[in-house]
Amino acid sequence: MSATSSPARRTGGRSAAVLAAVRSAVEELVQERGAAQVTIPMVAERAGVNPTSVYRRWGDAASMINDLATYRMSPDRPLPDTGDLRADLIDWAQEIIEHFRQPAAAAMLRGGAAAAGAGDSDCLRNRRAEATLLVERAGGGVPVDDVIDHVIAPIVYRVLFRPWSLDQADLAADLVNRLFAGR
Amino acid sequence: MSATSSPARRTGGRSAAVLAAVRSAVEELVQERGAAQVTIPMVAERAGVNPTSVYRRWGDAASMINDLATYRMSPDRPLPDTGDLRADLIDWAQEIIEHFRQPAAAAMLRGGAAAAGAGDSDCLRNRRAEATLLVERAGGGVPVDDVIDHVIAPIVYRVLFRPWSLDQADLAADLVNRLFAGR
DNA sequence: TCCCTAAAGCAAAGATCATTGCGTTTAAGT
DNA sequence: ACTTAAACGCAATGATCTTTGCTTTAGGGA
Repeated sequence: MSATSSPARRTGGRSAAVLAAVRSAVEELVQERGAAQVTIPMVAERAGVNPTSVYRRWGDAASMINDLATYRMSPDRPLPDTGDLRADLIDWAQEIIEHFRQPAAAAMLRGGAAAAGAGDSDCLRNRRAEATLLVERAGGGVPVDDVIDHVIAPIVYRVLFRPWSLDQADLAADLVNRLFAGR
Repeated sequence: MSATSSPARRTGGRSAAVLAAVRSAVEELVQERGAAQVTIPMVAERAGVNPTSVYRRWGDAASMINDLATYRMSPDRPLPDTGDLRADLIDWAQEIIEHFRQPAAAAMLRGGAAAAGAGDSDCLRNRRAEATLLVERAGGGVPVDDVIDHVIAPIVYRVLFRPWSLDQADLAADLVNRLFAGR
């Protein structure tokens, strides 16, 4: 027995196939029925996988959905950089709106909101970090908290409680412009 | 048989007792375990009520939580009426902030957010109705959607994701004042 | 290529949830 | 006070989810 014993996970081949099938199934079902109505036996059937495999890997439906939905909005994507803070914020807000118009993304946000009591949603922590970056790059001028309160918060509110209102034309611009009103 | 037959709902007495017991049980359990882990048999047991009664009245856990979250803040309470829209909105916002500083109220909001999924249920619809009333009484001047986006949404966001920031001094005034900036 | 074993599949048992029919209680109207 | 039926409680049933022991498959290092 060698001293360095690596457990030797098996992430390729069959395991990867199961993961892919489950991911597709979850996304479809979340979109069709809403995250709360998605069960593990349901996902397993659509994925053509044994329910036991899913139970063993994720434990319960909430963990599974949270895990699979997390990868969506990349933290490494390039941020808008036009040289104009207002334009950058509008582009950025628009990206976020588009993101949350995907039902799976909205479902994850709901899950994050429900679980936020203990551990908080890193998805939104990233948004705050991005806002900070945008603002600081422009040399300040708008408090980050104001961006959260008046751009992110309205979007999140709409995602959670009035998803249809995300389609409103010029939403991103309207929200951002209010930040600069009376300055 | 008289022509006008009123269905004669029975909202008092025993029904009211059941409602109160269920409400308390749901608030406790949502706070303890999170909305996703709350089931109807569980609620019924803690409320000392038969599960069937709960199933008959609400149908499923999500509807129940959403319903109870919606009506926690009395819809009959008097709204601020100083004659000045801005002052009224600040008072009103302050009330809402105080309300959601109660952990049980915050937990119910999380539950409402998690259960909202389908899109037909907005546990904050009463707040919207109140905003409409305040604004219309003052003869308009501020769109109701703006009140939602820039006063309610920031409060809700903070309740869900950054509860400690509800203690910020002058939060209500700051939010409302931005509504009137540049007008 | 040959082991070793992580991970998937299978099947049965147990737990929990959800529905339904029927009798009982009791609020509301006369 | 009497009547009516809305809402509740109970119990049995069916559906669905979850766990568990065992077997089979196949990834990865030697």
